[in-house]
Amino acid sequence: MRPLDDFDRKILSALVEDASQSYAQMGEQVGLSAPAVHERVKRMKKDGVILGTTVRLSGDAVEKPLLSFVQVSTRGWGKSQRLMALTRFPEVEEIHAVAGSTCLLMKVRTRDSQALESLLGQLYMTPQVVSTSTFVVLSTYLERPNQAGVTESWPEIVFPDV
Amino acid sequence: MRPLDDFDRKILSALVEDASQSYAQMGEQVGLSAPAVHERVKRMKKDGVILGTTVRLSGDAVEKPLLSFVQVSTRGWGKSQRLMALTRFPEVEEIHAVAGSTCLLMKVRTRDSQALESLLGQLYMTPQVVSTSTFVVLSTYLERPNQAGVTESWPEIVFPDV
DNA sequence: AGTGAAAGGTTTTGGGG
DNA sequence: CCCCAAAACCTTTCACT
Repeated sequence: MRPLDDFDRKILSALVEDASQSYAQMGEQVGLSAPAVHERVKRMKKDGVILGTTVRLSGDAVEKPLLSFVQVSTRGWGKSQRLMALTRFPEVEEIHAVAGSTCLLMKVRTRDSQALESLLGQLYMTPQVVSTSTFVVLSTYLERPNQAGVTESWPEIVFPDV
Repeated sequence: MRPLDDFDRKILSALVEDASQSYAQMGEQVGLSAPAVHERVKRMKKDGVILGTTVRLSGDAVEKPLLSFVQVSTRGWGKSQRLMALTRFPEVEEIHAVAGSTCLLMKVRTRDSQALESLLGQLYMTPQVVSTSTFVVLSTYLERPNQAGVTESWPEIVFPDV
């Protein structure tokens, strides 16, 4: 598997921004012809760099406006079948094992607080779960697709005067 | 703006799963013709239900394998210019204001621990920041596109025996 | 609102540098 | 590995139900 070059990174940035644009458009942005862009995209899909294409939906429009992060303290470690069963709730978007204490961090998006409560209820039904601690999101300032800005490294940030 | 019906939700689920499939394919899945699917998709874009189309990238392949969540305690509240400047770091994927204590929650994806440290350094340079608390992700069990499974509500979960 | 057929554009393939 | 050009496919429009 070949490492990514500058063309690849520019193409990825363009795709993260808007995956519905044509190869010709992207080719113009990065300085390649449409078939050249196509070939690189095909290669990056084969190599597992590009996992797939999806749409971004508005949480409000989809009627799941309540976003929360749930820290879960567990007895033991690892993905038990019971914890992985949570995957089947569409409300659960992410599950990570994190360092800092014996715990999992989950990102969940629910219709309302009742739905969140049900989900927490399900959590406490699994015997490994010792306790949970929930952070309800009041407002989201930034939420962008994974790994946006593949191209840039560390931009100069000029802090405005206080 | 019309509320979503069952066809709409099925179309959204299909698009979240794979936005590169053709209208004809989706039409077959949901029981409509290609132009009918197209018209609904066009309407949902206009109404802001569908925000855009992106690709999902592998964090490893993109050379930012270190995912972390950072809790930030701040003095005061709201989006100051200085905090919003963090948006310009591509490493910062999400910034939320959360209830539970006076704090922000950020999701950041960096190349390595040095890059994470630099970012934390930047945080402490902004005068409103009182303290931070970082959770480094050891492994990700689930991370799916926003609002996956628009169609389903609460599936029956059968817990396997312990 | 949905369908079928046709026009316009994009993806995809192949020959050549 | 890239470009140009042609074939195949998809999106988009339109008349009709």
